[in-house]
Amino acid sequence: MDGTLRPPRRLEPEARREQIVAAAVCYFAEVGLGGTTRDLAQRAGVTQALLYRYFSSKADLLEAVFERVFLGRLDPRWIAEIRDRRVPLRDRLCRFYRQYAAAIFTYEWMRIFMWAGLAGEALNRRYLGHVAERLLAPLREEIAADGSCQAPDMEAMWALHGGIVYLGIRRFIYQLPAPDDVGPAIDGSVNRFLAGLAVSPSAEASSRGARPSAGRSGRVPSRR
Amino acid sequence: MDGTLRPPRRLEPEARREQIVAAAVCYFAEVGLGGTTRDLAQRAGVTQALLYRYFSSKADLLEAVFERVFLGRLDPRWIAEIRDRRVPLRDRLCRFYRQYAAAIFTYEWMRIFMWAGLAGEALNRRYLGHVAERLLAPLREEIAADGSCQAPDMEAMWALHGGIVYLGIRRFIYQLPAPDDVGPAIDGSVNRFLAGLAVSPSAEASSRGARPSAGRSGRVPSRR
DNA sequence: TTGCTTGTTGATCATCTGATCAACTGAAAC
DNA sequence: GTTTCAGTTGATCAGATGATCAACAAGCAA
Repeated sequence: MDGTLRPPRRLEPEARREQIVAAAVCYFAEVGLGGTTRDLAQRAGVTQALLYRYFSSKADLLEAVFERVFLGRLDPRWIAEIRDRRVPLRDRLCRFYRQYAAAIFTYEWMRIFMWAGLAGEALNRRYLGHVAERLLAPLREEIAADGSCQAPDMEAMWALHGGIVYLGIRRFIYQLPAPDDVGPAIDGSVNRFLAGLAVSPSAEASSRGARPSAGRSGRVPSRR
Repeated sequence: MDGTLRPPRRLEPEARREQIVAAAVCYFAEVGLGGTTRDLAQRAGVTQALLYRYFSSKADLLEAVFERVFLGRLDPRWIAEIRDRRVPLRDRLCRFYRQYAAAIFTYEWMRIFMWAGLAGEALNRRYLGHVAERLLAPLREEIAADGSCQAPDMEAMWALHGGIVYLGIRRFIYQLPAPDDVGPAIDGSVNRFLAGLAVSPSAEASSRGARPSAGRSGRVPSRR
């Protein structure tokens, strides 16, 4: 007799829907939003027709995938912690970016976000607008309020953000070797960023000539 | 009489192939590598069947697109300029990244590179390996050789690189507003980066407590 | 004009893809 | 056991897609 218990053919609608969405997140992350319903069904272990009992169309299914992947990724507590001036600024920055990275540095999030971005989904712009207003702007204000730093402009904040997010892009989009533990790299970026904004920097902080200036900076004299 | 001169129906093979590749670069950048040969043909102003006179398959056509977009984008003179120690380090960095940005911050390059990366093309990994070995590593060596800086590790170089490249990602992938002239933002990133690596940084460079350390950095004490 | 070469086209094929539907089936209710 | 309801399936449709091919036509030589 066969001891292996096969999954029951009939499932609660809740459970079946869950199973399909979970498989869809994984599948579309891998092959892109152009993946076929047939391949997805096979991977989910159901027939293709069944998908249309739970979702009215492929677009509807993708909607559920987006919701699953993006909804609730931005923890509102982060904002409170960013603002908590009892904690040293540096620690707040490092802590926030470690948490942020832990939230979005997954195969599914990174890739679906990028596929959706290329496809022109409005969702991405909404999300990044949110990041700018609710996360980067507060971070910037906190840095500006800290006496030890020159106030960075938003472009500087995006540069810090991009340098960190690029870790996830290297790993999950380009599939290049990247640190397993991104913590040290994040701390390094934050440390360099703050040190780069430090007030009254020593004149010879970098090589001779140009003075270090935060953010907007002057033109670099073209060579010769 | 109709003064408008229509394009001749018959073209030199060279010219026709050129016309198709040019249209293909633009088309696939927009819709992704899954775009159809019919839509492409319509956009190029030729029939779909004609594509197969110039390319044996869609994959073959995509090969030509990749070649067109990626080949020769990395100017070998950059390496010489990076190494030219007669020029101040800061100027070399700014100059290089301005040139690099001018080379790759185009709708076509950015998007095709990202589509190809998501699709798992080996091409991307080759290209970025090249960037790491021929560009970032020399930059790192030059910074290390400059007396005014602590030597950054490769992760720090990737963070600088990512912060700058993310400008192009914001603009061409996510289609968010971004500076038209990326020059100042690049100078700002370079300036902050170098200042962040400056030797013997003042102890209160950033907020109280942790010492600024370049690159690998220590753990951040978790709150409470 | 005639004939040849070759760039170009419309039609067509086999397959794939999103979507639909009648029929089947397992489990709970009676 | 029988009935009933709802989850599931195989078959199928219409349109899209990569690829092919015989036929057409523009330029050139004789």
